[in-house]
Amino acid sequence: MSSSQDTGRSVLRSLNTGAVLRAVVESGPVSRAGIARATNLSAVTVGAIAGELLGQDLIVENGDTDATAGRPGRLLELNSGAYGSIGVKLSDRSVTGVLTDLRSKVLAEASRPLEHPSAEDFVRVLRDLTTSLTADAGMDWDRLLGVGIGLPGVVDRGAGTAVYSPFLQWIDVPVAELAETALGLPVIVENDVNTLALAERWFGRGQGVQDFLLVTVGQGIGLGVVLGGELHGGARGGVGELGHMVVTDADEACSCGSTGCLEAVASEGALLRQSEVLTQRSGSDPVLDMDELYHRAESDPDHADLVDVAGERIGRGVANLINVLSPELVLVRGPGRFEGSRLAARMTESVAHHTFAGLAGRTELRVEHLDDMPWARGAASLVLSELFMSPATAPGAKAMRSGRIQ
Amino acid sequence: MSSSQDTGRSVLRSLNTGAVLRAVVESGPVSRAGIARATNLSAVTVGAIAGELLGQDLIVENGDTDATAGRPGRLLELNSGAYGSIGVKLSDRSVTGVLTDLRSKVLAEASRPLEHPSAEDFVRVLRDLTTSLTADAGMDWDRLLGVGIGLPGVVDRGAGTAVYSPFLQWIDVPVAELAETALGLPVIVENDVNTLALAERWFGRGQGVQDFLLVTVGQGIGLGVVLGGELHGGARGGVGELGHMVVTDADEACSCGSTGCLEAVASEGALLRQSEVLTQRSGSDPVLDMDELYHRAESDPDHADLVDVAGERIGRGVANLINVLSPELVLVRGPGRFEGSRLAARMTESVAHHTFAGLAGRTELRVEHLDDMPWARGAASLVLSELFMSPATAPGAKAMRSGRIQ
DNA sequence: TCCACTTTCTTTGTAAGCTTAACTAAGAAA
DNA sequence: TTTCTTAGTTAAGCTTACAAAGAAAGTGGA
Repeated sequence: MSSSQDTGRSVLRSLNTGAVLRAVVESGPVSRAGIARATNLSAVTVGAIAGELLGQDLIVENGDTDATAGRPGRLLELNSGAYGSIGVKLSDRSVTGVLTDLRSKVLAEASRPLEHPSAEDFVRVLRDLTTSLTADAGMDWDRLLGVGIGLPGVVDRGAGTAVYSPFLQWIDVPVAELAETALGLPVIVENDVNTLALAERWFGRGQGVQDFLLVTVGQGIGLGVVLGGELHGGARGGVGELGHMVVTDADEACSCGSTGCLEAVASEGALLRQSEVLTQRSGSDPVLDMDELYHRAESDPDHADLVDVAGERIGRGVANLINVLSPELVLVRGPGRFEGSRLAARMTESVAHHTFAGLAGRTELRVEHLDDMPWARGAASLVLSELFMSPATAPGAKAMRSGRIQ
Repeated sequence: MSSSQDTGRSVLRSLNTGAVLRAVVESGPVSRAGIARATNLSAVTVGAIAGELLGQDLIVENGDTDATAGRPGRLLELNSGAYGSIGVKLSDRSVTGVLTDLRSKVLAEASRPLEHPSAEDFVRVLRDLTTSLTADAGMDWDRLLGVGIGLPGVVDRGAGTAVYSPFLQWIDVPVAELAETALGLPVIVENDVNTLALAERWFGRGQGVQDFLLVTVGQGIGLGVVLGGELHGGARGGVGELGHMVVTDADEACSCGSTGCLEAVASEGALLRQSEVLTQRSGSDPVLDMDELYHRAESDPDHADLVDVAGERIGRGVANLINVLSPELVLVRGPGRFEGSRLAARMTESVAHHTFAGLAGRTELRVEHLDDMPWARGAASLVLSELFMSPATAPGAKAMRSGRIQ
């Protein structure tokens, strides 16, 4: 793991090393011969690369294949505990961090309040959080591969900047640079929903799926797009504003300046506002949160309507995405109260109704639970993803992207 | 151009050959030294690859750089005329074909009626069309790189099949296989809008643009998606059903079985139907085509409304795409009557209104003219695109995709 | 017990491809 | 004519991959 900067090392080897590493990660414990079959590389090459990876402590030998005939193969598997990755989720009031192993298993977690969401404050808190996590997990500092940071808003991952984050009120903040100088570790910044999508791609429902979408439903409505196995970032990283898709003629003003956005007509905030109008008109008790709103919908037809309309609209948005991108899988994740709710049910119906017939049955829709921790865990997987995609450049240095193949 | 199948030849060389070829195509006439700078390859490698390409007749030397100092470089450029590509656009009543050179310049064009859109009939017509085009252009048959076929509907490019084409009433037809055996040439099948998008990417507005969308407005509403410089095909090729996006509460039934689709509320057909209701109600003369409808909208406020609403809705659809994918460029192409029409103007306004503020100014919107010929020309560029992306495998054989890097 | 058989992994030799360094080529300017 | 600068080529060395052959390590039958 020492000499990661040998520029002479060919990109070809790097690609093949990546392929071997991915085979180990994805095909569990596997023999060298098995890797050779999976990657189409020669046994010799696999042997050599496996030797390097063993030397780097990234993989370990662990037991043999039970051979029916012939010499049993020595099983190789990821040495999960050898290195760690730190993931940080930034919201407007707090910073949540985790330290994970190479398999994205959480080894330590912690949270800190963020009084003023200024970049300086954040970096200070980040430094504290990172040292604390490393101590908690009992991990050597130089075994850290890097830090992934997920934050809401438009993020330019290549430049490492927060381009525009309304929640944090950040505009063009060079987050990665600030954090790198403060920590002395490689830092990757990404939109928070994207980090979640990446975690799904490597360790969740998206494993082995080429094209999938992750939709997060909650305070806002977010979207992560994985196409061809890779996260789509878009021009300067501004992807996934599903909350500002328009699927109705209702022209409620949205905070973004447009009208009729999903976020303005079907987000949790929008539902609570709509409920307030209803309860004021009827003189009934006000509804304070979503749990209560779902409960009210069971008895009050007006509230039921309200939820139905919102579900139909969110479903339209999801169906629109399916019609346009035709992914294999759409994963809708929301807080506990969302899964199994009337809102989710209506949404599912609406998706089925509005999906183009020619594409029917081609896309799977899953509605699942979303805790808080995966956000930070997703950010940690940013670093792991870089490792698995281009191990030659990791750890220790920024990804070299010369474009040249040598 | 003879020995294209040496399996021993490393993929590495193939990648670099592609890079050199692309540099020649994209940077016009350029010296070896210029290519080396552009690709980051060494001068030696560029020299060797250039030698191979010269031997294959793919590029030629043509003049020198005007050197201010030092030895002038010998300019290399694509030998456009050396090889040809055939492109075919299939609609329900006719087959249009072109033969282009390597720069996508049309050398010959022809059209044939298609009485019964059966696969057998099509192959027969295709054979006739191909020989006729080749004769017209005075090109040697063995200088043909291949045939690209664009057809409406869901196409599985990898399998070479038309999965589902409502227009043609084709389901799971192995078009590529049928055509390959009939012609003895490599055949690539793709959705027609996608072929158009590919032509833009290589020879049109999309040159040098990483992420862009092509929206075609006409009888239907189509979409081609280019992300990261590559056409996005989606799961089994079903991408781009923008016509079936829902952006309104109007629940007009659509031919696809859903309700409220763009195609049902804002396509040319939908507008004419809506106009019919108006004229019948008011007893005025019926509107027969779009030209007349635009004209009527200038004097009749009801018709103006109708166009305005449709424009607003199409604009919503386009803005939705921008919010979700954040491309650098959205190219909207329609028939002559569309560009500069009231419909286009309203659409543009609507896009601006509904685009998420955080993404503003990041996406360029262009509305331009769309003839008939580009469809077939786009299909021809399918073949050229394969050449530029992986020249080692072309011409003569199906793309080898072992996944192994050697 | 021993020997054939199968499968895994390593060693050895060879070919391909890229890079650097040195060299030749070719024009402009002093 | 000499010097400078840029273009392109040749030579040498390094990395990497493959193929072939050997060594290792089991099973199973005679």
